[in-house]
Amino acid sequence: MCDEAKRDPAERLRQMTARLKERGHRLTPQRLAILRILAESRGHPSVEDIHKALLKDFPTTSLATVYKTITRLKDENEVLELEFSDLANRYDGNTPTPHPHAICTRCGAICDPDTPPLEELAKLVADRTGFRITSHRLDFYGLCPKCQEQDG
Amino acid sequence: MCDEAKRDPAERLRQMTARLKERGHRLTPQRLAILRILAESRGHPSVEDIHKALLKDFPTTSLATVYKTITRLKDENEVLELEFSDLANRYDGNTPTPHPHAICTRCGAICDPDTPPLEELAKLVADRTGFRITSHRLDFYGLCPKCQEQDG
DNA sequence: GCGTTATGGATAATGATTATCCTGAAAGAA
DNA sequence: TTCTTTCAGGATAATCATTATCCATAACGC
Ligand SMILES: [Mn+2]
Ligand SMILES: [Mn+2]
Ligand SMILES: [Zn+2]
Ligand SMILES: [Zn+2]
Repeated sequence: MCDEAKRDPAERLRQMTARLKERGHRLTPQRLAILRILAESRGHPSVEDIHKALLKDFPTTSLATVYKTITRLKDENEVLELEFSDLANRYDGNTPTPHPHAICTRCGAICDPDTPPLEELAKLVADRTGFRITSHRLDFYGLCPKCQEQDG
Repeated sequence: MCDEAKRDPAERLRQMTARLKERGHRLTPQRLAILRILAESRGHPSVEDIHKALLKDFPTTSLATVYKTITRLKDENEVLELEFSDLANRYDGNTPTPHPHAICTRCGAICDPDTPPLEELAKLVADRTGFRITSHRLDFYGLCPKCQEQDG
């Protein structure tokens, strides 16, 4: 259903740990576990999702620790945040650069469709508005295949 | 700086009032005032913005009334909501169908750049993901012209 | 190992949005 | 106009994801 190509969780984990280390962040067991969860997950987990998965290996981990680590990763541009005002934010640790998403409005599934890049359009908008554009967000909302089935 | 063409606040106000009326909503003075503010504003106001403007004519209006009216307008597809998790949502009452936005990450300015439509891309994503796509959102983030000046 | 200091855990605070409750106004009928 | 019904407004409490705070402790360079 969604783009699963070019995924290499182990390599991505190495990348993230190396970058955090070289920028002076400490590599605690909790932090490593969170990085692993992010590298291995493909569903754009929420902080709560990450926390739940984390409790299996580290039963005493605080939710605050997950929030703090996510903030860290955002600052280092190692995770992409998808903001929502009415439900929990979601995170992509595999591809931290902006890219389009297909989002199910019923079950909350989020996936990464393979699409042509938006750089040209961004340039066009920059020219017409005078903005110095540094980032973007493109979401497509609708029903995922599973939720369509349930409708009959 | 942004697209100001084809704006006709008076006509848009007529549209909105007519549609609310024919769908059985009562046209109270407060509601009409909120519709007027939305039709005339071009900066994508927040609920608080609308409320502040409203207080000039209706000094006793509750913030809850603005929230309720916005919810109503969303249900009737007469306003487009731009969600943010870390700051107040913003609203476009002029063009309630999805369209791209340029958003200043420093001062919060939001404007409507004139861009080619995304229907083709939406269709492409629908084909590749199996989603039944009903809506979308495209934001470009960066610094608006004014905020660029302040940097020197 | 030691000392320094960032980090984890627990919990309180924040703030936009929503829910609740009751009074009063809008709209339609007579 | 008056009456009646139901919807909407005002005030305020509740919600809930996210941040802030505080202190004990673990990480890492030496
Ligand atoms: Mn993604
Ligand atoms: Mn707009
Ligand atoms: Zn779904
Ligand atoms: Zn600006």
